[in-house]
Amino acid sequence: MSLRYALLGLLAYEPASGYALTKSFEHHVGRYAWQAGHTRIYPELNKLAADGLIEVAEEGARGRITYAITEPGRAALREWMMTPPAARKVRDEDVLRLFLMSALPPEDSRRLLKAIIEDCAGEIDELRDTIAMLDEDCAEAGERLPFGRLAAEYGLRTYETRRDWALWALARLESH
Amino acid sequence: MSLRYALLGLLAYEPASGYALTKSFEHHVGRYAWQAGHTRIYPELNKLAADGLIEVAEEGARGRITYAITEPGRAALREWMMTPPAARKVRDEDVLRLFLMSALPPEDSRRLLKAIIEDCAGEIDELRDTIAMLDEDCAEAGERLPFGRLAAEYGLRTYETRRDWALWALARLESH
DNA sequence: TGCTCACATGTCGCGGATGACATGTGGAAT
DNA sequence: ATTCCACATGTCATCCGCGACATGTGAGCA
Repeated sequence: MSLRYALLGLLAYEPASGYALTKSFEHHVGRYAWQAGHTRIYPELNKLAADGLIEVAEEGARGRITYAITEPGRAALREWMMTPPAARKVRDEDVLRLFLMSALPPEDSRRLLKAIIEDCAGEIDELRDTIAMLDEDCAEAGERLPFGRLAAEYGLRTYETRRDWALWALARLESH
Repeated sequence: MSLRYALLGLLAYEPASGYALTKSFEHHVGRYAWQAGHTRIYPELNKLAADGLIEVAEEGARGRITYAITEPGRAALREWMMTPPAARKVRDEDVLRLFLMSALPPEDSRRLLKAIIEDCAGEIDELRDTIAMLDEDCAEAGERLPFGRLAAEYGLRTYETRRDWALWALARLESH
């Protein structure tokens, strides 16, 4: 059911086509929060439209269909946002690998931790660039919703934390 | 496919029954890394056994079947651990809510951020207790695999980071 | 003018995930 | 002796997710 709300959330930010939404999932949403491919996105958009939570805002070139969120859609999104379930539910392959780390022989653990540290470094650099650009746009355009900014900051802090954890785990392994 | 390796990883730590594994998913694995219910776990265990990656170690009371990982199982797990895919794939409903935060009116955002901060505080307290107990056991038992310790530390740091981010986001909203 | 490639939306089959339903067992307390 | 509840494993229908396959379009470039 979460994909539904992921789409509503993106459309609450601004109207978009299925193609554009797919790109959003590829570039940010799917990397940090909720992955989805176009084969799920298009059917779900049709269902959302059938349910009246979104509507066709424009039909453009190459069959492009731009959707916009409706008032019932905003209400449904708000309802979902404000009532998180008691039980946490996560599926993150990367974190699973971290969790199972000690199943490996120490030498492999070390190699994997070093790879994680490098990977995080790349991610952090990328996010720092993104944030710099967002902040410039903000200063120039004067008015921009902080959607990307909050999310980017969250991503940045998450990867910094993961890198620091890996450094700590590595040190812990060495002092054995 | 990840459930397969989550199970192998847990069984690499120590032999366990499907029931015990289900509890692990409820209590730690499913909350931080990879969720799964018993309806998926039992069939997957049967498949793993059929593939020779695990084996029945003991059949106990009430139909309990205790499984242990085999050498091919360890090899398959190691193979998977050491070759992470290029593309990150995440599904985390909580993080999705953070991502979509700005879709809400500011007043709702504030309420949600405050709820997140409280929720994180509870999680952090719980994890601190867990870690204290793990460290005591270590000192007392002298010898214990660091599986739970690394994972708990990761969880703790993750929730501290999330709390700090929420505090930052709240301050950012106020200064608007 | 023609070519190419990103744009743009879709179906289909298979396997994974989930909630509802089903069934029986043994330890512990009353 | 009985009752209760956690223990323990399973099926089934339905939906979700993913990779493969399908189809057509317009902008830009040579």
